[in-house]
Order: sequence, then structure tokens, then C-alpha cells
Amino acid sequence: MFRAKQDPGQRQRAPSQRSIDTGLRIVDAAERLFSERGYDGTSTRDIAQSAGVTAALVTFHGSSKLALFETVVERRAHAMSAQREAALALALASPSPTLEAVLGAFIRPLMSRALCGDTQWLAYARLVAMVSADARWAPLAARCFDPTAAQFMAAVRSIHPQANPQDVAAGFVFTVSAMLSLCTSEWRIMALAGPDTPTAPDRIDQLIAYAAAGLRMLIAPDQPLG
Amino acid sequence: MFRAKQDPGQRQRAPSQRSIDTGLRIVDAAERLFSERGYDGTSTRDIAQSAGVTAALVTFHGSSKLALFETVVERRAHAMSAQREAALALALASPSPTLEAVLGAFIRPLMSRALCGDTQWLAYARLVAMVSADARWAPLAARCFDPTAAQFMAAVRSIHPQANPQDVAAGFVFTVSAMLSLCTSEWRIMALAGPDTPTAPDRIDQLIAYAAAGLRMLIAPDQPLG
DNA sequence: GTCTATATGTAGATAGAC
DNA sequence: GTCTATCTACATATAGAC
Repeated sequence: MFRAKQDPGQRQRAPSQRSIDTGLRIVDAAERLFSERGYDGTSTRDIAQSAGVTAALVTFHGSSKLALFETVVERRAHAMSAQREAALALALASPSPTLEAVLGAFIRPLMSRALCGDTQWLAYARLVAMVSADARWAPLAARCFDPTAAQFMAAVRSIHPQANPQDVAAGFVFTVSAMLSLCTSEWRIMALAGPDTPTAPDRIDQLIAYAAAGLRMLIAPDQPLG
Repeated sequence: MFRAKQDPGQRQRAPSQRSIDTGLRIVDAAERLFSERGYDGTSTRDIAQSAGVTAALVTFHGSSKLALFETVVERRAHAMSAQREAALALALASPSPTLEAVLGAFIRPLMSRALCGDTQWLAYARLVAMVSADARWAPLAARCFDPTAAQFMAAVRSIHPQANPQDVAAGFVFTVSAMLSLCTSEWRIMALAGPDTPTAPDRIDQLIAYAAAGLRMLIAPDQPLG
């Protein structure tokens, strides 16, 4: 799965199905626990117990706690980026692309999965929030997310060519942060709004409307509705 | 300072100036280290070393690591809330209060200090971000921040009486999250925007413009400019 | 109030049997 | 591949001298 240890010599044989399953269970458990308790708050023993294996197997498959964490973050990053970029291409193919369409192409691939009952993707989204808010993971975040982010900022500038790049960057970071708050601060929204929280699709639409209007104000404050 | 241990019996005498200084150094060091490495990533030994005292003194003054963390979070919460509420009262005293003024009253008391060279307040702001994004600290966050948040949401509804409370709550949480990203994701803004980052006051103004426009779109999508 | 010394638990990682 | 057993380091917290 993600065995990174044996550089001396090539892999002798293909891993068995059982080994693949074990590795998958470990990565899934790590994704859940890291996202709930953070890197330092999660022990490899916790991961082992949650995956239903012994502690030694976590080191065996994961090579080290740090490598396991990076594996978890990187695992879904490529598929997610591909989906975002495909959605972006679709949005830009319109004769008059809107900010709403561009931001939706960034937001929906992650949020529609995270907020609609897929607990592993919700855990992953929370993990993305952790990685994005902690300078310690800056190189990992840059590797996984910055190339796609750069494409989206370029798309925003192609719609608003007169926009100041620093305003675009600021608005983009604000938007990413607001997006991730849907996953990390659900409890806070409920506490402040009462129990009748909107459904997940409604919250995603709220977010896109909010972010597009905010970004538009930053980069084109004079125009009526962009 | 925050000695919470001796419930059996009243405090016999006032603490000496030296003891007060030691306790202060410990809380300051804890504020810095907790904000950089998180609760689980910080050991009481690290705090002791950074404060220039021995490890036993951290327990003596802080009573326990958990109590020390809560002390750190609560220390500045009251003063900050008082400043926010005073600024809100001023904003609402205007004949036609704007969303920009209300959000500025919430944002500036924390951000103008955190972004303008006060390293302890920057650490505190990052700590607020941690506490706000982790369900584990929900009771602490509710105690420290929700009463003031409720006042600001009421103020927003007083300006836009027809607004749906859930839209106000969602927009408020988005705004808080975007605000805190200025402290937690400075490195990301610089990576995406290049080295010519705007000055701190400019970034605060960007944030307020973005958040007010986003919130206005959520709660009054039809009106021209609020 | 502050120190040294230490009790007690748990962390990450590995060796070697199977 | 997976297990048991264990090494080494470091965590929080406390006891008791000063």
C-alpha cells in the first residue's frame, strides 16, 4: 500500500490481498483518529486498536508515524485535485464564467462528499483543515494543494483581469478557511444558530454565495454584480 | 495568578511579587508554546524551559496542564470581549449602522493587536483558532466567546431584521474562520501571493470588505448595497 | 516558593518467534 | 505478515529538602 521502508533491494513479490486489506484498515483508522485528535494527540497504539491490528503492524505498514500521517494526507489529494481541475475546466468552458461557478468547482468536490454522510471524507476534510492551519505542515500542504490553488487563482484573474493578485490570494485563503469551517465548526454553527441547521447542500450553497460575493467585493468593488 | 489548587482553606497570604512574576512568565510561555505546537504537542517541560523555571514550578503554579491551558485561553478573553462590545455599542450608535462597522467592531480588537507586532497577542489569536476548530474545546470556547458572538449576531439582525437567523449564524462562522486564517495561514497567503504581502491594516480592511459583502449576500441578496 | 529526585504511565520503534 | 515481548525515551505529577 504505502510501504516505504525497503529501499535496499526491490520488492520481492506482490503484497497479498490480506496485507493490502490490513494496510487499508490502518490508513483509514489513522485518517479518522488524526482528524479527531491531531497528530500529537493520536498514538500509533490508538490507531492499531481502531484498525483491529496489533501495534507492531502499524509501524510495519506505515514505516513511521510521520510517514503514515503524510500518506494519509496525500492519499486523497491527487483524486481530489483531478476532480477540482476537471470541474474548473467545465466552469471556464462557459461563454461567461462566473465566480460562483469557479468557486463551486473548488468547493464541491470536497464538501459534497464530506458533508453528505461519508465519514472518511469528513475526516479527511478535517485533516485538510489541520494541515492548512499549522505552519508545521506547510511543505506537505504546498505539495498537495498549492498547484491546484494556483490554477483557481489564475481562473479568477482570467475572469477579472484587472484584479490585484494579492487581493485574489487573500480572498482565496479566506474562502478556503470559511469552507473548512463547515467541517471543523459544525458544533459552533449549531450552538449559535439553534438546532434547525440547514441541510448539507444548503450549507454548501450558502458558502458559495458568501465567498463569491466577498471575493467579488475585493477584486471588483465598483461593478454592480460582476 | 491563577493558582487553583488549594480549595481546602483560604489563601493564607498575598503572593509575593516574585511569585506573581513567575506565574506570569509561565502563562506567557504556555501561550506561546500551546499556540505553536498545540496542546498535545507541548510538554510542561517545554513550558518550564521557555519560562526559565524548573518543571515542578509549572505544576505548582498551573495546578495541571489542562488547567494551565484553560487559564491561558481565559486570560485575555474577558478584556477582548469587553473591547468588542464597547466597539459594537459605538457602531450601533450611528444613525445608520453598517455591516462593515459591526464586523469591524468584532474583528479589530483582536486582529489589530495580533497582526501589528504584539507576539503574545498573535499567539493568543492562533490559540483562539485552535480552540475554535476543535470540538474537544467546545465548552471552553462556548464559555469564552459565545456570549459576545450572540450580541454581534443580534446586532446584524437589528440592521437586517428580515434576515434568517441561520444565515446570520453561518455567515458569522464563515467570517470568524476567515479572520483567524489571517493568523494561522500567513505562510499560505505569502506562498500564493508572492512576497509583496499587504501591510497588516490593509489585510484587516480586506477581510472586513470581504466578510461584509459575503454576509450581505447571505442575508439581503436583493438589496443593491445594503 | 523553589528546588532535586523520583514515581508512574505511556509514547514510538524494533527483535525475533511463528 | 503477523504476533509477543521489550528497549529507550519522555510524559505528567508529586514528595520532601531547603
